[in-house]
Amino acid sequence: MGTRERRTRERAEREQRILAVGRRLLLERSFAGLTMDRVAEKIEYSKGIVYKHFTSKEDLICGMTAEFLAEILGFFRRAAVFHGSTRERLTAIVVAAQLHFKLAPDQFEVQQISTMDATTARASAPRKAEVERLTAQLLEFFRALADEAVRDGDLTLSSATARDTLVHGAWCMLAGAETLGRHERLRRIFKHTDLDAALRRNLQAFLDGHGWKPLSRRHDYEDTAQRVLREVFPQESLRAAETDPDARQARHAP
Amino acid sequence: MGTRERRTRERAEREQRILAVGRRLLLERSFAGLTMDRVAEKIEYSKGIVYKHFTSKEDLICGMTAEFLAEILGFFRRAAVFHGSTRERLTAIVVAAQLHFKLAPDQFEVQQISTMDATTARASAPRKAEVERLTAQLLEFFRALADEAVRDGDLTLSSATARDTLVHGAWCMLAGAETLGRHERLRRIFKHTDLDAALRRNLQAFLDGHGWKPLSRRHDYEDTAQRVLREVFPQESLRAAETDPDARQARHAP
DNA sequence: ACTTTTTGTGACGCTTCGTCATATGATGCC
DNA sequence: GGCATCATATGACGAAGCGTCACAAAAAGT
Repeated sequence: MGTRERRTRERAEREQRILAVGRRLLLERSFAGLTMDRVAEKIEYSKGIVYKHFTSKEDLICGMTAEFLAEILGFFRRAAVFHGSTRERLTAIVVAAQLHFKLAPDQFEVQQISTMDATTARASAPRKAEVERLTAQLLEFFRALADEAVRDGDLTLSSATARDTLVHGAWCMLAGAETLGRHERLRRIFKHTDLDAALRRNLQAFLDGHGWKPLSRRHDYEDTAQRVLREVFPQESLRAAETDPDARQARHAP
Repeated sequence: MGTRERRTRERAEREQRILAVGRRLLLERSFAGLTMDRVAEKIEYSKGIVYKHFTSKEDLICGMTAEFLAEILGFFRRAAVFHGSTRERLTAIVVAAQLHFKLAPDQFEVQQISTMDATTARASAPRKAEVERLTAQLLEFFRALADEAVRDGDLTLSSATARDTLVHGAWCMLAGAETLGRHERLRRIFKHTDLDAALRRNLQAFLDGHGWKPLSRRHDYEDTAQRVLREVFPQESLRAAETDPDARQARHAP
């Protein structure tokens, strides 16, 4: 009989609910407000059950991170089918990441917390492995595109490790801008700058510097970015625009 | 009589000791091991006194952040007197930041924690203001160099905001690489890459992309970086090399 | 109907934060 | 010196969260 399957399915569903509740708590009441007791209360089970799923609070955070990464991976997959040069497709991926960050504002804090060594240290091994696997998969998109660009002759690298140098740079810039660069303090200092547009512009400059063709003087990648939003993520980009009203504000001097 | 002055001086000294103890605890026992009771014990005062200096644990973290930023600022000031083009001086500043990160491994975690909104929210207003002031001062170095480059004709910007776009990009890349990019997980994924050299290389590519002259094809900025280490930070770079032995390992395939 | 296994509970011990009533000592005034 | 006043310092205490575990309830098996 299918009892066994039903059991595991119910278990998986409960795990999803825990993650969802955790996410909501984090968004509404911030890190300090996310407590295991509260999670237990919201899912209408006792605390012991929560601990059956996640061995510690850090493990839960880790689980939330994995969920986010999986979502981003989904966005990447959709962005990857965009037609165009390797560099256009790289742009599409970056736009996808940006979009996901905007749609999931809670991700900001989760990412922040989960990159702390102290957090990672207390998470369970399998969960940590999953996060690492997903991260590697995300980076694989960058690597594959770079390799393809080299094959096409659009990119020339000085040695085998230079590909990872490039990938690392792109990742740092993207992740750095979305986490550190989004912090309230920094935002105040850069209050006259549209940080989303800045990131895209800077990444293009970075790619130009590495000589990834066609260079941005030959192609309007901001146009590509807008096309990706319209063609690949029509609903999502609408939703993002609604959520974040000041993204609509023109930033020109009055 | 100088009683009053002695008092304030002793108070300031004690605050320094609290910060130093906090730093040591964080390094040795990581974030969870940093408790206010432990700090009190180590400075040989009661907990109430610690709370007279720092209104909360987060406030202490914030204070430690300010201390780090002040140190980096000192490094920047020293690096800024390096003779050369604006781009060489920018390189010098980046090298200074890299060096400081290497010399103060505890900074990694502090930075990480203090960029969380939850942390900032619980810190005292004056301390937060100081951190923001110092951050702005650090960024001012970048802005000033960019402005000077524009005046010299070494850099051409499309509009007034583009300068801050560039500065933001450089900052994200630097800070992103030193915090996110240093995480154990990422390091494993990029295990064959020298991340320090990668950051320097990527930043130069970024500057090339923005057309900051002289371009890296015209000048060996890795050489500039090494010169800065030798000429401006001779002792510090030696100390960094000792502390971090695997920085010496050549990363070429065997 | 009775045993075994799985699933679920929440009181409990422990740790930490941050406070506050109280103690201790310094300073000023007569 | 004796007394009042203020600053400085203490650590016991309440509150809150984490994670555990002995026990309870329910389900599966026989």
